[in-house]
Amino acid sequence: MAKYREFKGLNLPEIDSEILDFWTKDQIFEKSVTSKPEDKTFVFYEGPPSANGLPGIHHVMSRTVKDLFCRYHTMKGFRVERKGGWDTHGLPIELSVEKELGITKEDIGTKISVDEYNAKCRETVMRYKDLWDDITRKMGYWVDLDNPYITFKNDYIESVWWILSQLYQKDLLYKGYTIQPYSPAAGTGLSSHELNQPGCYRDVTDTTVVAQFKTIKETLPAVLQNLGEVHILAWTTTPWTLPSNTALTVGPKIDYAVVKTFNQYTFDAINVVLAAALVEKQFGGKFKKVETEAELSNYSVNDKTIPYYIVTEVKGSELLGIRYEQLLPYVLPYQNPENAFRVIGGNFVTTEDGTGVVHTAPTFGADDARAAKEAVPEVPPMLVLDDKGNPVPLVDLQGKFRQEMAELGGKYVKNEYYEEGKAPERSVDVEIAIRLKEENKAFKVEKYVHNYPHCWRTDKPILYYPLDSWFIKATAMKDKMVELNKTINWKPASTGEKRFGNWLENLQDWNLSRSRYWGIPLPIWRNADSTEEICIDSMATLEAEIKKANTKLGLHQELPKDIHRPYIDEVVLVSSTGEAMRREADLIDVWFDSGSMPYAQWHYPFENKDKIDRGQSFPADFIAEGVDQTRGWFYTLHAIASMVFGKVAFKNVVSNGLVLDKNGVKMSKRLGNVINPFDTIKLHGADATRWYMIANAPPWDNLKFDMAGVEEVKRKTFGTLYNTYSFFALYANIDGFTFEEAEVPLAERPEIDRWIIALLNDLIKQVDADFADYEPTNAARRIEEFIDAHLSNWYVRLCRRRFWKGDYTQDKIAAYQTLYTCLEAISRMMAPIAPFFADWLYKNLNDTTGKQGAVSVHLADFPPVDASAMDAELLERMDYAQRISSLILSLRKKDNIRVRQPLQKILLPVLNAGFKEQVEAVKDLILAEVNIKTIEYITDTDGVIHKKAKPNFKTLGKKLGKHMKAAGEIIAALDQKTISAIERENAYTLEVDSEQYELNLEDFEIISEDIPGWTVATDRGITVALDVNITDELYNEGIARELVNRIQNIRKDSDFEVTDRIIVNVEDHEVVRKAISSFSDYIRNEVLANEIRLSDSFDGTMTEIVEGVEVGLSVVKA
RNA sequence: AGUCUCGUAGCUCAGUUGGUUAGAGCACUACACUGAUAAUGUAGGGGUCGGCGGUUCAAAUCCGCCCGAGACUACCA
Repeated sequence: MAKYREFKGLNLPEIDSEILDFWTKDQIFEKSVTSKPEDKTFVFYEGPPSANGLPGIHHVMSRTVKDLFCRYHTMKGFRVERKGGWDTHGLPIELSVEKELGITKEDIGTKISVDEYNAKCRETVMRYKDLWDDITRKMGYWVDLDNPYITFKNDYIESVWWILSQLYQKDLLYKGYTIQPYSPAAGTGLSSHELNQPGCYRDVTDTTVVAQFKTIKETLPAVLQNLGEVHILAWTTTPWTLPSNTALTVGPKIDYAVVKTFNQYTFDAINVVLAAALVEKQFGGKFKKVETEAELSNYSVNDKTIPYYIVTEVKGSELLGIRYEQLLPYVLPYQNPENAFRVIGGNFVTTEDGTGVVHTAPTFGADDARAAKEAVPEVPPMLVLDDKGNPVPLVDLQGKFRQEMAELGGKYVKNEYYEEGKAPERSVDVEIAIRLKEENKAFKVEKYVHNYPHCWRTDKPILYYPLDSWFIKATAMKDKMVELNKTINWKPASTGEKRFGNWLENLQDWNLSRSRYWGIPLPIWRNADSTEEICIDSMATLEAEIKKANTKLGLHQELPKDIHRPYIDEVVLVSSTGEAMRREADLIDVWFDSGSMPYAQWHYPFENKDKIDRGQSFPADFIAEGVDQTRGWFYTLHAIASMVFGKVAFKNVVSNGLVLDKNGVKMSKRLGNVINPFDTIKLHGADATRWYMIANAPPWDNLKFDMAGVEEVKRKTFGTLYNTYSFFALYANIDGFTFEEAEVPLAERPEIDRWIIALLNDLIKQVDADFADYEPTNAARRIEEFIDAHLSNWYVRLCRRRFWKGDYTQDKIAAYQTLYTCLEAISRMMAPIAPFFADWLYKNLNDTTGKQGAVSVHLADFPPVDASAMDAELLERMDYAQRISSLILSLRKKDNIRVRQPLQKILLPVLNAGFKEQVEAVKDLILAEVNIKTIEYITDTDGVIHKKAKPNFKTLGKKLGKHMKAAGEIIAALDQKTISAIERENAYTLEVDSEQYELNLEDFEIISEDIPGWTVATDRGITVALDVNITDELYNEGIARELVNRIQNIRKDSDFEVTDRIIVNVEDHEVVRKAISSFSDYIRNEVLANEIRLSDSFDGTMTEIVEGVEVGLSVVKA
């Protein structure tokens, strides 16, 4: 006969490896996909990790989230393909290669060739693939590791090119300037990643200037017309950018003051405009405020203080459109100079420091460039044409002023850029400051300490500099993206609505260019003067273009085998006029790689067209990654899908939080607080780790990872469930229960069976809804609660004797069936979160009974809800039973009466109709659980209940408003008669503060907290009183129970089989003699004794029965 | 600096559309229970619900400001 497996103890890691072998051998993962219908798919995208770094515990977190919803939907009958993937390009890989080889970017092309460098990157990028594959298997993450997409493969790149070409054709790709951090000393742009290296931001002392911009009178608003010359003040920490000034930006809502005073360098009378809030700050030191304009005329040049007078105030919005004379008129912008030198608005302007007016040089400031661009008409940046006719800023790539700058031409804009000892005494900042002072254009010149970024390689200050870049015109598609985002189900919702929504609202064009080596090359070729360009959309097109160029230019080029740099750079194409076209040297942003994965993973549109066009694999039903991907992968997926296909890329997205250490500190190697996922899983098992992560906090909250929590999960949830199974297996094996019998109809099973089955179905329904709603934490917590509080500590505890007592009757079969059903349903419900243990439990049950067709829980269906088994009243009365029992135990404790001592009765006040019937139905359970003989119900007609009325704040609050407080006191003081009357008539007239209110029963909560003369206990409307009188008979029965307990302990200690019959020898004693004579049958029955012998002679160990009574007791096998 | 998230017992977390005395588990103490138990029950200690102000009869809950932790974006005159 088939037996259930029995174990010595719970060993989760052992279960992991056993089940892992089973999955591999029987190809369970493959079957879980292929056994589902092809036309019912649940589409999942794997966000590709980089195998260049080691897997950490946070990867276990995000992958648990991914895995569990995929498993859940598999069990709901969907086909869930999970193609793995690897992110292989990008700066971190380049940096790690450079570190390893001990080189810098400057060495590329000299010490090492580009192809050697790229070969090294390609080699490095998969360095930890084996470790990743290992953790993937060990944590139970089901993903196809055999056919992953890899972003450096030609096929993948070809798809990316195709997507880019689609954007190109939609006119969403353009080349333009952007202001980027740039290191003139190193001759390279810097990424924000590089800028965030420690030590890059340093305090430096710079010469700062508050410059006076002279306005053109005709353009001033009326209030400023009759003052004479008016200057606007603007502050800068980089005076070298002043020649490039083309606008002044004010805050439209900011108040500006017009101040009459004298220039401290030229002593000229001036009118200046600055933010009202900053007047005192700017007019500190030698300035002194005066209250009348007349006082100004007293000023003479030799005075120690300079008077100033506030003439009036205007809003920033009134200043818009004012024109001013160019401050340092070396050159004019080559484009639309008539639109330069005017006041524009910007919401980034603050009154924290400076003058509340921002000197705007669009060529050297990102904010400046944006404000200038958004102004209508657009403010031109200060660009001039070089000798080739290309627009360039006034500072060249070495960081020197161009020759157009006359006396400043050829000088570095920062003294730090000169070679050691070559720097001039006066920096250009100082030279400019002096000139402005002389020309009545400087209001104030000061040294100022501020934080400024430095290049991490050259240690010199960086410039913000306009660099050529390719952009995707994402702003053109903003509305579409916003609209589509509203259809996406974000978990948590706030990430989608707020964080992602705000990001879309403030969308900038996507800067695609990266001046690097290891990445997807931009597939755009241009002729020398950029009048013609081509965007390649496939290998076939490239090959055709190569052939065309070969013919026209007489070359012998071939399609490169590897389309990375440097090979792709060597390809020369030909323009319509027969000119050579060369590739734009940039690579594309790696984020574009990963955002293209829905299509590129299938080599779309060159293969697998249906996957996208017919929606078999697009859009995704579900994706999940860390919340840090909001502006990363989530955005790039969304942007590309919106722009190229006009669709969302994903319908549901879970963004999980970070995994911190147990103190809430970010894990880092430096702090040594990193949790090693391999060690954790090896020690505690994958399931305990997964369960802990899911149950402890919702995935989107940060998780403070505490190993003690994993241990608790192991002990409490898995330990309890294991014990419940062990208990089942032990007795089912004895009785030979293999679920061969027909199911006992629910109606014929006892109350408690119907209860646990009703509760189980309730649980299934809720857990199913939780999973469907992407709320795994609720699901896990419900399952835990069921296993521990209900199944183990109520059902099994109360039913124990049904399993080991008596013959193999229908009641016993019902008990086995009920427990089996619960265990099996739990295994299926928990399978998404705890895939190993669930399968182990499922197989232990199903391999013996063969009830289910599926050999693995992961091939089985999620348990269906049996609506006919659900019963709200039943759940309510069992809740009563649990609470009443708990109250009785509490009363026993108060009087120090052991549970083994039977008591006669409890009193239970009946307050509402139906309560008595409900309790009657579970009466036997209560009485057995707390060892009481009877329940006596009392009603208020008995006159022993003391009722109390409490206000129902919810209903009364609305009616009474501010009289609530007074009413509460009145209601609490209502007497018995009045309360009875309210109950009888369902009406009461309350008079409070001389106002009358008609109330009904609903407005009160009537409870009975007291039964005069009895000790009572109360819990949420239920009150219990306990009769603590112990009669002789009750006493004897108590002794009998004590004897049973001692004998059972001896059996257990002697390692008797649970079925062994015994003979008991008890030393004679008055107390035990009485008990045995009255309860002999009971005792023998309980302990499986053929005989109980009382003898005067001492026999066996001395055993205390009750306090003060000690007798000799021995037990032998019959 | 901006945007967003979080802040409840020593620790991890619940806390419904605002409603009476803010809960659970872990840990600690005592007692009890156990023929499944690394389990469980009962009782106890432990809270200015981050702070201040506001709305309201009533605020952990709604609003404003501030403090702290974290993430992302940016780094600016």
